Amino acid sequence: MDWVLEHRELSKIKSTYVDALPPAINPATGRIHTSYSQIGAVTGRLSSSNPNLQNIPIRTEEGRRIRNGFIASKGNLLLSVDYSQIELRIVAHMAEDEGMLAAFRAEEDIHATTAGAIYGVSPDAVTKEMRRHAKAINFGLIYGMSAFGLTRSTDLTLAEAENFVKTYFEKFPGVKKYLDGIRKQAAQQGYVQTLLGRKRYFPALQSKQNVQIKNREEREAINAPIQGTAADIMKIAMLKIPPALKKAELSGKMLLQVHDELVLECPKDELKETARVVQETMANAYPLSIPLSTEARYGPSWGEMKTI
DNA sequence: AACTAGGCT
DNA sequence: GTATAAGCCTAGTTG
Repeated sequence: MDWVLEHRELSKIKSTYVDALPPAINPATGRIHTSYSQIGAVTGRLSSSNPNLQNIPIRTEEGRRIRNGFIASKGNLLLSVDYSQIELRIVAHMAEDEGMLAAFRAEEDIHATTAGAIYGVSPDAVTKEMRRHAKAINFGLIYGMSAFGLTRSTDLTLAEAENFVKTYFEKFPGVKKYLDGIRKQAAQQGYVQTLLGRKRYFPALQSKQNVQIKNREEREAINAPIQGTAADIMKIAMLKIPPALKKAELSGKMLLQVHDELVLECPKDELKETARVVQETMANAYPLSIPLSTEARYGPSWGEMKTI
């Protein structure tokens, strides 16, 4: 790696995590206690501060080592359960797109299925590159991305990206209709809603504002119901988990929430049952027309977790 | 205080 | 003609 970039990566890790986290340990509990804000994000997500424990590194090898410092207390294990593709599942549900719903019902690899549809090939003929492109469009979809935006995150030319987006919407017409409906609703009503009814307002869309601001608000209006519904569902799950654990006579405790992931601590001999209860509660927190699948991992620390 | 860079979902 | 991917928090620099 270029030494400037390497220096940036390491200095970020040192200043934000290595230097800052140890002094954040509360001497009375021996733990770091973050603050969660319920009004920290306009979409309904939680935010975390002092310190932020929702941005602990994982992407690079050096960064991941920070996670090894988050360890279970004696006799316990950390259990991490996250929703699989929750935002795309929410899109499939709200858009009622048959193709997307079928893919999730069959628990297919959604990016591979999308690639197969766009490139018109069978699932086993999907190449890495095809899947990478499909992943980029699925990801961009959630953020209201344009064809030009797709060229920023892929090696596609603008003409290829435009063609790609066009084909995508032909193959997933429900998604196209859904997005157009959201744009229309945001412009006419001045707000959009999550599945559970929480609103986010977009004043610029109803006034004469410059195109940049309107375009930005349009993207935000597309993202808000998706990200916001995921946040709603996670919050419901978080309310249900403590009583569910209690009813099952389990002593596990929720420690952290990282948007689509919950980290718990539980006795070693309760791991399997705790995972079962947590996964079940998360999956059924707010049933959609397709299952909400979860993945569970466990380990002695947040940095070294194995699939159950 | 404003800005940039960079960590996460 | 122009800009173009959502939501956060923290550290370091600049003025």
